[in-house]
Amino acid sequence: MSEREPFEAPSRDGGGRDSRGQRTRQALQDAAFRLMEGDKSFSALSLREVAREAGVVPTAFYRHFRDMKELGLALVDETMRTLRQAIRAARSAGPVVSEEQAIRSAVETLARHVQAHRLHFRFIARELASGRTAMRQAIRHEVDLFLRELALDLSRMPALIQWSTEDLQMMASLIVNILIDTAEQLLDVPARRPEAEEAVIRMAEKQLRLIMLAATLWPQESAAGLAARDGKGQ
Amino acid sequence: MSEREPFEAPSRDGGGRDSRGQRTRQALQDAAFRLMEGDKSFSALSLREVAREAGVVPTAFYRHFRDMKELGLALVDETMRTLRQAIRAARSAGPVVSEEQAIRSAVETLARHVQAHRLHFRFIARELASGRTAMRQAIRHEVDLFLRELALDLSRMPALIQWSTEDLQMMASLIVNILIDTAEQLLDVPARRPEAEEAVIRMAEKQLRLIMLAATLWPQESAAGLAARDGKGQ
DNA sequence: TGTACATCAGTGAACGCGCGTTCACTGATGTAC
DNA sequence: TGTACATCAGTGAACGCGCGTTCACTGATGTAC
Repeated sequence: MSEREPFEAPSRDGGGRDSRGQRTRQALQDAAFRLMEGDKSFSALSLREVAREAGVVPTAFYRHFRDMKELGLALVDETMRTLRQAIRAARSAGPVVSEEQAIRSAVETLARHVQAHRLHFRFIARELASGRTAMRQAIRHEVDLFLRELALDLSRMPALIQWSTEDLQMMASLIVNILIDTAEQLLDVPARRPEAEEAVIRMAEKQLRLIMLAATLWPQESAAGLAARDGKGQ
Repeated sequence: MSEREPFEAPSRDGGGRDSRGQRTRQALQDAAFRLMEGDKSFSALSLREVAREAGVVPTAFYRHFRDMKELGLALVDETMRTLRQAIRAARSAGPVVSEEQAIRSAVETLARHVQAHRLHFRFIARELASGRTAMRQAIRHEVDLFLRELALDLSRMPALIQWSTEDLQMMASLIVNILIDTAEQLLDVPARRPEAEEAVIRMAEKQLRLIMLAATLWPQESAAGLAARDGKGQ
């Protein structure tokens, strides 16, 4: 027992200038992330387990969270901050001189963030599919926000400038799917296998290239297709 | 070890002609699925809970499964049978007279199977992202098999007949992603909202149409792109 | 700078509960003759 | 068809354990003067 750890600044910047309360609160959140490194999902964690890992007595937990559900929402909050940073970084990664460069820098940025915050991303990926409703909705909401931003970005591209809202959403959700799936695959890559990681990245880029290519043709098809919808085929 | 199961279809048709043992075994599996209808994931289920729901004393559980892990694998087995049926149905849904029809019947078949086996599909979706390693690998394996079959199907299409293996895999995984994501969205659609379901289906069809459209252009790009890879852009 | 005091964060004992697992048992099912 | 017996499936009591939560407590931190 008694791990305890005196504990220098538990993740932020400078020295130990967070109050004791803030430090313990963060220690509990960090402990939860650490405990989820293996197979365990959040719902499999116990309050006592988290407190123990944080080096604190179970009852101290209640000074910071009403119950595990509230801790869960705090974890969602924290990871969402990470996710927003990643998204902001991906959207503004230097001037976009070509579509090809945009694709590469987006995927590269994603990969970098996933590696730097593995535990956060793994948490999101798991809870998105299987978490309690409150958590899942919080994550879904964030993804939806991103989807809308992306649709807006797309609507400004020369090739897509005349697209319908529905088509833009369709395109955006296709892209987001690829990014989410890529993130999940990156999380599954065994720690020291850079060539496997490269393969995942290469495939993601290819997929994005393929659908951007399709985008240049789509409007005509969409316009002409309205009449010929049922008859035509390939 | 032991495997057991001589196994005449344990739930299929007729009356009570399964042996008592087979019936209880199936009752335990059914109980587990039922308990996962809400927010709960498999790892949150307790042995006693499952036995209780199945109308049996906790110790009877051990007559059929060594522990919960073994029950989990049995559930994977059962759902995989469902999944394979769905896939087989989707691949051979009548003669494919046009690409457009192929897309529609694939999506429609998927939707029908998801609705008919909600609990099975929800189980797969959750455990794929967050289950114990053994379960996740079993599911991943099945998805990989499907991926390979699909890549083979694609390689026979006139437009794709000259594609490289890597490109075919890329295309297949893009399609499988869309299907998985569509299945997940269908599971999230509130029970009595046919118009929301319609919207999900329409978007899936659009996405598939978009990438099939891209496929008709890709080879040229791919061949020409080898030389111009870094310079060109859009 | 020093003291008095209020607030805040962490402690440790205790509780009742559902859990997984063991065991010896009983009654039902199926088989041999 | 009837009886004897082996096997198999379900029972019920018991165990020790980790859990979430309560409570009165203590010591550390921050503030007023």
